[in-house]
Amino acid sequence: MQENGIYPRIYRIIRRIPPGRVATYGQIARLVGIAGHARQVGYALHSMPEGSHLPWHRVVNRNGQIRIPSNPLARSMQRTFLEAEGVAFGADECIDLVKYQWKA
DNA sequence: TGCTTGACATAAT
DNA sequence: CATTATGCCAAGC
Repeated sequence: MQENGIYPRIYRIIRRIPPGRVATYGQIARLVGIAGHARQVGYALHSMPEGSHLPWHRVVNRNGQIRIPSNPLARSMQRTFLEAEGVAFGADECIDLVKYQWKA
């Protein structure tokens, strides 16, 4: 079932992310089959449908940091969700990818 | 229809 | 080790 749109594909991969684990945009892009389009992954979440139960809060940048320029509210929410799942944050709000990065 | 921007990544300095 | 510069592709205007 190959969706012509890339967004649905990205959403599907993000749904595969287990709780208590985080994935980087680049990693997701690679799993989707669009290695190098890490930006589109973030773009997809920017255009994310509100009715979707998408664990977008498990998606962080390569630095294990939250990056949301247009949604400061979601930024706080993401940290809350991850902490609720057992993910520890550093002083700079950076997650220990060595321990929490999702391994497909 | 074409240019600009963008929830990133990687290499170079 | 931190910051800067460039590359990638799709969506928005």
